[in-house]
Amino acid sequence: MALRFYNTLSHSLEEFTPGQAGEVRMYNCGPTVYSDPHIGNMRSFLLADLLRRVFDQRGFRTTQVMNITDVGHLTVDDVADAAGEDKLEKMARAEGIDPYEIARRYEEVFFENLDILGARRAHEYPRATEHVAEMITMIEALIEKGHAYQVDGVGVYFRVRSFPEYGRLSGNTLEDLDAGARIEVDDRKESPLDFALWKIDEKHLMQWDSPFGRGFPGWHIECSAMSEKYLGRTFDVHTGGEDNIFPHHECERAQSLCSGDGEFARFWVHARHLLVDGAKMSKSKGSFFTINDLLARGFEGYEIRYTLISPHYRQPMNFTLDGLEGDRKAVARLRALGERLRGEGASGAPASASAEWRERLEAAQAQFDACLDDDLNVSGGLGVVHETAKALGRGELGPDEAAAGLAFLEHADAILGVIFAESSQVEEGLSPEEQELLEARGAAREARDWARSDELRDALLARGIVIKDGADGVTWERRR
RNA sequence: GGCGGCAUAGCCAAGUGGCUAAGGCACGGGUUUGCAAAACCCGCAUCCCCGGUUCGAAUCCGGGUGCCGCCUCCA
Repeated sequence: MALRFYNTLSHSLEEFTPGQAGEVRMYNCGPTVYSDPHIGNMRSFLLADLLRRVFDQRGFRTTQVMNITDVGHLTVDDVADAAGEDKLEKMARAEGIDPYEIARRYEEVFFENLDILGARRAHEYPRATEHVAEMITMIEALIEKGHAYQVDGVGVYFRVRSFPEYGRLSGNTLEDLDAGARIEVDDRKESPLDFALWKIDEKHLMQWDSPFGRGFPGWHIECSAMSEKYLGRTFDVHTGGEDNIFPHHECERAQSLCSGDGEFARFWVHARHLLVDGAKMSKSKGSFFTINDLLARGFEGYEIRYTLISPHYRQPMNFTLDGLEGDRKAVARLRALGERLRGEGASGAPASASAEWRERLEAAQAQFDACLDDDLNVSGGLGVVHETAKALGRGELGPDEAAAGLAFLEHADAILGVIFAESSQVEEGLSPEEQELLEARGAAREARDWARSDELRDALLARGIVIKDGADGVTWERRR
């Protein structure tokens, strides 16, 4: 089946064909590095990763670029507002730490989180602060072509009326937008719809010199300038969260299309927001989770990844801790099977597996691929994986069948990234005391003193250690 | 007010005109185990309501109800 995605621009499912055969160029709206990434942010970045992995697996030469928004759209006032809840920003203000340091610090957290969730690294992560020159060039081009105008001492605005297509992406029309526009404080704009390309505001923490005065770039211009620099004016896929559709991406299109020739992004893929316990994430309701929060609760990166990618990306996903807990078990079963097959299939050859198994696994793989090709239907694909895993788990497999089964799991996991992903938790060993308890229990079992044995097992459980008596010895696992 | 989306079992979630409506979690029963844990097996829904189109609809159309997102810097 051909690849197809829902293209926000056409508001319909479209067959995906890259502009240049065999090559995909993709731009992802990345993080704003002024706080720890939360699960919603990561869901959007994982959508980008899923696309990346599908493109890779289908044999495209993929170039992926994700921007780092480190320009402070943060004024001195904002810092003051945020001071109550953000330690680092408070510190920054109190101790006069450079905002760049804060940005770098959060950028690091972002990359750590990305790795822990098993996202493949993009090919470029351009920082907005390092591309101000490109932005200025683009703004100058827009002014020259009559698509932007300068207001002395205020900044530069994009003239929305000069771009009749404005609204196409978000499904708005200029008339509707005009009618619904909120009252503008600054009437020096020609139209309330016009948006800033360059702003002059002394309170802003980051400032650059420009032909329009010392100030800072508008939010949208960074993506237009950086995508063009790294991917060219026309590229294949642009992703982001649904809230980016308007105004951010609408404005990006306007800027890019008006500043030069050629198409801009051909496919726009947007992730719906996630809810927590059925409602918008909220700090006051205690339903605001960063990736680090979940890691601190002892969840593995691949467990979080599984939860975030399993519902369809265009479906408003409902995140719950109970759901994550449940998914952890589902992943654990797949991982246990994967580990088992790696042992049993070590010496086998998939091609020599029985015809029955070969057919079954080929069919499963074809079905899995078809699901992913069809607008990234991960849930459907997971269904196939679980079904097949169940069959593999019950079957008496020879080495060849095990190897074939393993090959299937590895194929699926090239997209899913959860079955063979490494643990992100630091596995603590047993303390001497715990070790003693474990050995004492072993001795009690040896003596068939079951009461004493169970007592010791409970004692270990109270310390978060789960005991498993297997055929070939006792193993333990730390749990929360 | 404008634009858009969603309603499938206790919970999460696929399915977009046609075999017995995927899968996961939970739950019940069982195999195994000293007992557990883990693993494995078995069971578990007619798809928000009303009307229509059709030989046939969870899937298409109309109406209703409920929930949600966006509307200038929140993925």
